[in-house]
Amino acid sequence: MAEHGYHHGALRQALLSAAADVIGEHGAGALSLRELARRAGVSHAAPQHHFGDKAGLLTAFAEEGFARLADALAPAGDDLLELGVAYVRFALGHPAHFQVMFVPALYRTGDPGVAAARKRSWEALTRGVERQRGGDTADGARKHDLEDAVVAAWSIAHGYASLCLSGALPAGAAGDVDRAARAVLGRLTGQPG
Amino acid sequence: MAEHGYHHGALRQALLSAAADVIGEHGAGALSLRELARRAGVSHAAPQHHFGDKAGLLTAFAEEGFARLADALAPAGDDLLELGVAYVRFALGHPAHFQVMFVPALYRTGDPGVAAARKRSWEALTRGVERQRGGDTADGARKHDLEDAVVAAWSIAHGYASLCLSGALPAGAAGDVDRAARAVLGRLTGQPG
DNA sequence: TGTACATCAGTGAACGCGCGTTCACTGATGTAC
DNA sequence: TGTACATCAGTGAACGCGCGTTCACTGATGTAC
Repeated sequence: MAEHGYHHGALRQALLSAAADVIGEHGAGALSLRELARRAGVSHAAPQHHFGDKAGLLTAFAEEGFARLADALAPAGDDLLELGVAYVRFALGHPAHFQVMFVPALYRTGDPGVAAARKRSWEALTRGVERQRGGDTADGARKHDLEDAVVAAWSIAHGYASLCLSGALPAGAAGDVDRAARAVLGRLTGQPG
Repeated sequence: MAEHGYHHGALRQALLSAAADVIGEHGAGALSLRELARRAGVSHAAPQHHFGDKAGLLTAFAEEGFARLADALAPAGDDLLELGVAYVRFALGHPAHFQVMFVPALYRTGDPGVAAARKRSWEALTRGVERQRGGDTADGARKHDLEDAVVAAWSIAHGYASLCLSGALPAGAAGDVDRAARAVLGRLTGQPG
């Protein structure tokens, strides 16, 4: 672990990490490649080498976000309430990623890596709803119904996370995130808060 | 209605309207006072006269958003499902406002006008939940419960709207917004989709 | 009806700044023989 | 073990640009008398 020779060694990851800091502090609009280079202690042209341009960096950042979200959802298995709680926990724990992931104007949403990671997340969510409803998806009408249920579950978790992050909620989830999230999400699944 | 003399006549409103266009097209990050001036056909220093600075403009923009949201919720009375549908309809109909309103970093959230308009919106939402639950708010535990219910309702409407706007949902609410919103929101209120 | 004056709304030139991007380059690393 | 060469990672100077903000200004409007 040489102390910063000519080669940084892990610049790509350092830049992504710096991006999380900057976006978390000042929002995605304030992000600049030069600032990231400064934080990584590297010349301002270095980021181009790894990401090509700004959109390239944010694309990699979004992909990282979706991948981490999928990882965060995995332990919840197919328990819908736990999936929701994990979703909220991810959003509050990775506000910068969460913020970028859902603003398509910021990055190349069609990027294969992004698409794959996003699909992984969606499938984790869907699995939970399917299990809760008995796994019956044969009938067309029920399938429609299933999709609505997935969207509803996703909506309430996504909305609660968004409102927390925007500071719109009076109390906020300052103290116990999991408990607060459970109380709200439980209204949808019918489980006790 | 003289055709643009030295005095524009309604520049303030024209700038806010241009802001809605720009933000809707390219996101809040792409907003610049100079671009707004250009669109309003006015010198680039003119916006300063009305808003002081960029944050001033966005503060006025957010206030306008909250005011319109409160207005949009009013006709729904205290029917929770209808409130949710109105909320979603507002978000999809005013994507730029909706986007700015919930990104505190963009404007002065403590501004009195903003605070008042935001309070009007919140109260409209709360009224619906109170009515649905019988208006009993005396008991402390129930009051807590009520707040959770308001947050849950707000979350699902907010989340569904956000996901629609971000293009994250497969089908999207392309066709019939109201019907799609009802199908999702109905899962929470227990009313038929 | 007319004149003087104050206020308001918008002008246009100028400033300094940080940005993204390009480019020829150089230091470091790895591989072939 | 040593040398030559290719590739990779980061440098630093330079470019042109759009931005926010300031400033003294001027045209238009309204009010007092």
